[in-house]
Parts: sequence; C-alpha cells; structure tokens
Amino acid sequence: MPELPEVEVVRSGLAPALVDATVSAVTVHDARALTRHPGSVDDFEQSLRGAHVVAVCRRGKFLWMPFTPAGGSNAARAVVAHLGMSGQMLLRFSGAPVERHERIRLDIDHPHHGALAVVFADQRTFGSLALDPLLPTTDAAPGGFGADEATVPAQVAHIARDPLDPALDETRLRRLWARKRSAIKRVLLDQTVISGIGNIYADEALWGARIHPETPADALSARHVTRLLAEIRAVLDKALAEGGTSFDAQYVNVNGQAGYFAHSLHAYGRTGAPCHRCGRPIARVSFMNRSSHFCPSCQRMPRTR
DNA sequence: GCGTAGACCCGACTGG
DNA sequence: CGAACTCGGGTCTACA
Repeated sequence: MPELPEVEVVRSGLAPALVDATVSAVTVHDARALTRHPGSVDDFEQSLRGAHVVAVCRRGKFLWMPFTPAGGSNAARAVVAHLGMSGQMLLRFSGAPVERHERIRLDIDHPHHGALAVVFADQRTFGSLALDPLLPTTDAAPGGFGADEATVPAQVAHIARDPLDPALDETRLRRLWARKRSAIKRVLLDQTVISGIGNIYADEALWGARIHPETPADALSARHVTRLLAEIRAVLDKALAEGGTSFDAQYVNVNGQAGYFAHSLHAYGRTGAPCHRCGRPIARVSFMNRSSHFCPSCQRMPRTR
C-alpha cells in the first residue's frame, strides 16, 4: 500500500485498535521482515511483548507506533513500519488463520475492542518492521500525522515532511526545487525533499499541473511551482478521500478492502488511452528504471533553459 | 589532489 | 522474460 494516501488509510485504520492497546504476543514468521531492526529477532519479540502502544503516526510513507515497554515509564522507542512495494497491515480477530505472505503478527489486547491480531503481510518483502529510538524533531513541531510529541524515529529523521503536514517548510521546499537541475519527476520522488509522493501521484500531479516529467526542476517558474504544489495536495487529498489506489488485491486497508482512486487516474497506467484534457494518447516512457506516464501534448518541456 | 555533497543506478523479492 | 504503488547503499562526478 505504498504512497501517502494508502499509508494514511492504514494509519487511520490502525489507530482506533492500537492506541492504548497492549502487545500480548509477537510472532515473527520471516526474519527478512526485520532487516531494518537493529537487534535480533529475539530482541524484537522480547522488547515488544507487554508493550503499551501510545499512538500511530505517519510521515510520508513511514508509519510508527511509539510504545512504553512492559513496566516502563515513557515512550523512548517506536515500532517503525514501512510497507515497501507490497506490504499490508491487516487487523484480524484473535486467532485468525495465518495470512498469505504473513511475516509478523502482533497479538494485542485493547481496553474497548478486546483481543485482536495485527498482521504484517508482504509479498515482495521490501517492507519491514523495526524498533527504533525516538529523536526530537529539528523544528520542534510534532513528528508527523497522528503524533502529539515532537519526535521521530531515527530511521525517519532524514525524511522530509509531507504535503499534508502543516509544519511543512514551503520556503525550504521552493529553495530546494529551485536549486535542483534534475528532472522534476525525480525530485518529486526524493523523500528527503518532500515525502509521500511515489510513482503514481508524481505522474498524476505533473499531469494536473501540465508539466513535463523531465523538466529540470530549476527551470520551473514560481507560478509552475505554485500550481504543482496545489496539484500535489489536491491529488493526495482526493486519493485519500477515495481510500487510495488499488490495482489488485495487494493494496487494501486494514480490513482488506480496496480503494477507488484507480478510477480517477488521468495519467498513470493509461498508456495509449486518450488524455482526459485534449484527447491525445497518453505516452509511457521508461525513466529511472520505472514507468512515466504523461500527455505529450498538454505537458510540454519549457522552451528555454 | 583530498574531501565532501549531490546525482544516479541497482539490488533486495515474489509472481502475474 | 520480466510488469510492479519501495528504499538506501555503493559509486561516480563535480567542485571548493
């Protein structure tokens, strides 16, 4: 469930069940899901058993759950979750059968919802869970969506704030974009500049702003940048409202349900189909070892450099 | 030249 | 044979 809207769907689905819950058991089916955990599998299981979950937070495509350890006092660490290309967080009843591609299961007890299972399933294993220390944010603002505390996990510290974060530093963002000679699409995908945008929403936002994906970022006018930022926010908001983009059963919410935004796409995956603005066919080019979709007629490169 | 920062490629997987 | 909503480490280049 990879980009910001899909990850936010997961965050908001997990929060009611996980905030205030206590972890009763941890089952690691596949140690590859812990490649980003600094300690051993045993350390992961033992540190988490009996832990009390304080919040479910998100910045860009990263999720984290601050917790107080069994018998502990304050939340100094968090479970960091990244879904990679195919990760899912599923909420199941206690004792539910092992899911296809299930990598890790957390059994939890919630004061209102009772016993539940949180299942991390991941076909391609690019996703992971990890325990990570919480560090203060450099701007003293809350670490991300769903966070009250001004902290982020160490693994998330280098990730920029996302377009839906009120603490996003737009001045810094404009300055960074103005300095980059790389193609704007590449820059949109750089999570240290602005986070949460992946291949789908980069193509969609550039289509909406009528900007060619290979336009050098520093060639964009202030007006282009304003339009692009507005399109980014609009497409992410709309995708979130529609439950995210689901092409297949891979991208689902915590209850296994797909989102509807795939029906609203204008560029991504529409190779050869008529542009919804001008009717000319959407082009697909290979770019950075992945696909870029755009309208060659509506999205022109600027004439000057 | 050295050291550093930025840019970019590629591998890490499963499976339609 | 290799589509695919990911990330970061290694490596190369450019420059002070």
